[in-house]
Amino acid sequence: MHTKSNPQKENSNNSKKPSIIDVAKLAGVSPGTVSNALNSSGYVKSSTKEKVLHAIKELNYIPNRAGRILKTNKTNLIMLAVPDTSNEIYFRMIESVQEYMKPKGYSILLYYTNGTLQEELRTLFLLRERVIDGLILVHFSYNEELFQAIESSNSPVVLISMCNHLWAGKGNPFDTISVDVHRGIYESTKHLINMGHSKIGYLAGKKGLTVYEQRYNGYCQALNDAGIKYRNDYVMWNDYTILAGNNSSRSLLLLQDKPTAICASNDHQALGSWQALQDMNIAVPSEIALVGMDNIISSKIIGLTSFDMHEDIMGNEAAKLLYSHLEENSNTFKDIYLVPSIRLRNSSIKLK
Amino acid sequence: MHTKSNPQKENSNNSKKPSIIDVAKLAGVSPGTVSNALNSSGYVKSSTKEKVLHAIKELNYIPNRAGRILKTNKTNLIMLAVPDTSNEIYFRMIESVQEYMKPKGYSILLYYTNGTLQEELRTLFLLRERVIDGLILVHFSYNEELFQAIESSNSPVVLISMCNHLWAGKGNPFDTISVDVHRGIYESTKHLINMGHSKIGYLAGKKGLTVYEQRYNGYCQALNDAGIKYRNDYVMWNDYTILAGNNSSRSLLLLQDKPTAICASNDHQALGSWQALQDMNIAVPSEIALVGMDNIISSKIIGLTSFDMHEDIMGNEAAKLLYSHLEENSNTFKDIYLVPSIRLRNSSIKLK
DNA sequence: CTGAAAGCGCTTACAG
DNA sequence: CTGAAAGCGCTTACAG
Repeated sequence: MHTKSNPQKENSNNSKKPSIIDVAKLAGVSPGTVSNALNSSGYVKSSTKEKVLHAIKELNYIPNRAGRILKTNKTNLIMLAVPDTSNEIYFRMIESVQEYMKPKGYSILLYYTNGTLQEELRTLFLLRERVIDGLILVHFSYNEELFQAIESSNSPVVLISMCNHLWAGKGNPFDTISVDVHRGIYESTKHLINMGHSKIGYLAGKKGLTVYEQRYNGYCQALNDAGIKYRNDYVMWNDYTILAGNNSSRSLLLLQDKPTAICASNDHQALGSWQALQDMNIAVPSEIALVGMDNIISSKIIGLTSFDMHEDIMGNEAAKLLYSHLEENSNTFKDIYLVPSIRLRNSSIKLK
Repeated sequence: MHTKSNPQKENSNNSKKPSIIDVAKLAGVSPGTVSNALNSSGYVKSSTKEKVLHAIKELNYIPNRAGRILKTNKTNLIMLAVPDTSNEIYFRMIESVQEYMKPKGYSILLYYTNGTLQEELRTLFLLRERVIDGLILVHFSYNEELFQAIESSNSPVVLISMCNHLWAGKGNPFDTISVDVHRGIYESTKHLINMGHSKIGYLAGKKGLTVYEQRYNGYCQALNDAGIKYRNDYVMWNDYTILAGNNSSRSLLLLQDKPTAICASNDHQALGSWQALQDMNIAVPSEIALVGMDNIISSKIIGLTSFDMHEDIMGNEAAKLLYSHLEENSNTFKDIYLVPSIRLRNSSIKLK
């Protein structure tokens, strides 16, 4: 480690940054004209503009955005708030929001809510402080307080749920985007049934989270529709992590009458399951079939059947909706539903 | 999809947000006193503070941050700019920066540079526009223009390189953090040599990027130090993606005199390689040993030997350094070097 | 086509 | 302990 101090830097703080006034003086025009020249607003004679541009270059002037924001009440910043940082799915969402908004001149403020109501409310506070012009919130909470905070924010909000949206279709003053996870897990379970399985273990995720409760219902319904009896010992509520998936799978595989297939409510659990199966030398899919949900990179690598949640579309649609309120003064609010799409891979397909 | 409009929302825009003046009037005090009460600055009698707090609650007042920023010249925003979005390593960096800065009252503005000079320069522009107070830039470019832009930004910058830093130790007016990838790949190659391999294929990544050139040199040096002859047909320059790793590996495996081990300059390439080996039914590590670099989740899952780049430490140190300039007026600049740590797994360990 | 002036919403010495 | 006033750096009608 190398340490040094730099006297030059200290001194250079003395020379204050030039303001629009300095530019105006040097160019021999008024600050208003400098502003117009910079923003191509109003009329500016091209020779005047030249002079201004020269002065700007000379002073190495860059406008201070705070001045503009105060006057225009526009920050050109939007916030994308996601529950956590350990899930690829959010990164692809971030990417597509970024892709849409950047060319429109917006920057993205990123925020992690940890999935807590308190932090979710905090994002709405930042909105009201006018740190940002709009908010895309991937939320876990369904809480009256959150609802109120959104309503009273009086600014564009897009609410994204990684589940079936409980607040959709109720005429809310905000947009919602959601994904039909109930159907996703229903399809997932049904796929295993179609492959001839009737003993299907289920890695349910974390109890109490809407996101996982809905998925669980999909599993139950698929069994029910196929006339397969629900078995309590096949359902593992634990956590949505790789480790939890690993542990829960080991428990399932130690059962006297063990399942022939495992349906996981997300890919991380499925990956943990896959690891456990490798460790125990159990062949996939011939001995145990395996299906996940989220379609993350690791799943592609190991050939795990999974479900594309269309998080890229979610991000893109969210950005579009937000933009429509930001710039096009739309006061129409939409509820967008997406359906997960199965990505068939070797982990679940019966070998002939 | 459900569409609706909400007349209430339209109207509510009429009632402008309350300003500090409105609060002052209602509380019967001056705006300055409201400000002091809010920020616990100066002296405010507790009964006065009470009155102010009441008025704030009544009006549902939240201060507009632009006013404060303009006056204080402080945004409490920092930017973290990373090259791309498809690499987990940056997410863990984001996370640790977030973890450090959030409790200090800073928010993180995220930016993707795409690894281009143009976008890297853009981040410095935002710094000079005073959209942010400081910048952590994970850069690819080593360019005089970039260097100048940092120097003239006159604001705290921490430069992170995912390679051996070319600008470290030169008394620059900014901090640098870098990782000794040369040594990393040297160790990686040497590890394979120690395992008895002398025919070692190399997935080199993208030609022309400093990040990969340095790694390549590490490979060459390890061979050289062990007295193993360098073979041009064992070195695959391609891209740093999974797909590229897959394709290049297939080429290597089609060679007449094919390698017994593959060293990849990053994990994505190694994953592609692993896939190819699976497809071709080649056993790992007994037929081909495999080592990657980055230690991403997928590598842990499939048991790929890799290198921890300490990106969490990088993020944490970067945040600390930035903070020291932001709040503690440090004018000492540091260069921090990290060394990748090997994570031994089954893919490279000789079975007995 | 250009300039003078007001004002966006805060904070901060300063006087009392 | 509190208020009046200046000012941060812009933009925006408005007058000419």
